[in-house]
Amino acid sequence: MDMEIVHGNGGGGGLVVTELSHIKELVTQLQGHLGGSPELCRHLAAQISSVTEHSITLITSFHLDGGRKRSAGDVSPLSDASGGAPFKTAKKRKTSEKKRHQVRVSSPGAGSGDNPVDDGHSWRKYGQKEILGAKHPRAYYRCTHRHSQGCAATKQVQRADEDPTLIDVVYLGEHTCGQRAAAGQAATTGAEAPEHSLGATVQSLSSDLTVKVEGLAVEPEILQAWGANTTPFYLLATPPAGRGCLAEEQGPLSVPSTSENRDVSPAASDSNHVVPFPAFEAAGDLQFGLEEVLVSAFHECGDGLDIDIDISSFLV
DNA sequence: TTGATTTGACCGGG
DNA sequence: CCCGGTCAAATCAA
Repeated sequence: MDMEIVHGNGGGGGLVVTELSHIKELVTQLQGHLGGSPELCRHLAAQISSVTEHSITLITSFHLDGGRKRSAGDVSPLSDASGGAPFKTAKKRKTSEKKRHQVRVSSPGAGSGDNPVDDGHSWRKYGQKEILGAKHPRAYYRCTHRHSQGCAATKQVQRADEDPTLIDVVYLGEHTCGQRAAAGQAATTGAEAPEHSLGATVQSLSSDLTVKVEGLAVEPEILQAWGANTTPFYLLATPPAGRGCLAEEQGPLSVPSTSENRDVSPAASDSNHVVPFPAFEAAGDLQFGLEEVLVSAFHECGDGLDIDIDISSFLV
């Protein structure tokens, strides 16, 4: 289980390297447009700023986190990916450096045929295939901003065999386009986002009442503690003014540590914990930049709602 | 006309 | 060779 902690392009460090590469690419783009559209330049600059800020957050979190909960043998987070020598800890998946995140949602059913789930990002369909033993074809989407911003995010959508009203969505890679820039801005009020906070964009997937946590990089005993009597996680949401069902004065919201919230059942699976979340009746999908921490929060507030999430309890 | 979708071709890994 | 993922030309839609 713990190998999940440092698999693949490892922790915050590898991600930061990835983001830095992205920043470099953006700068190159910006240079190419210096004489051109000021609008585009502004956009690129904003994006560079956003990604940079995110990287800083990652580094901060990683260091706060790293002193305690990281497994040994962790290389300096900032040098791991560049230095060659990858973790041998990673047992499987040498291919596909991309992060994979699968979600099953119930189809909107009403109206608009099989219009794929609106998850707050703009996707462009680029293919569809019949899959071997599957009853329904698989559709392939990439981020609309692939060419304009080099965003490599991708997703696959396929109806479940058993129940065609269910749709499996597999997200691959991360969005590097400027879609979550608004989160930081929205939280401008007063103190910046809490120390252990990461921005994310809510993706409206269904009106499920659950928050899903996958691939947590915590020691088993921590999970035990969560299951026992601690709040599984602490979620601070600061929605932009005038958006969504969370009134501004309500934010930040947190998960009340009521009994229902402790229904974590660590035994369910080692990488997939579904927690009832009465405070948030909503659908959405939140992906943390930290590779090993991936949270899906379902939220019915609306599409593309940007929020900040306090993950301090993750970092214990 | 531009931008998205459709759909068969193409291609690489197993 | 087969399968799954992507490309790209044709087509559709705003």
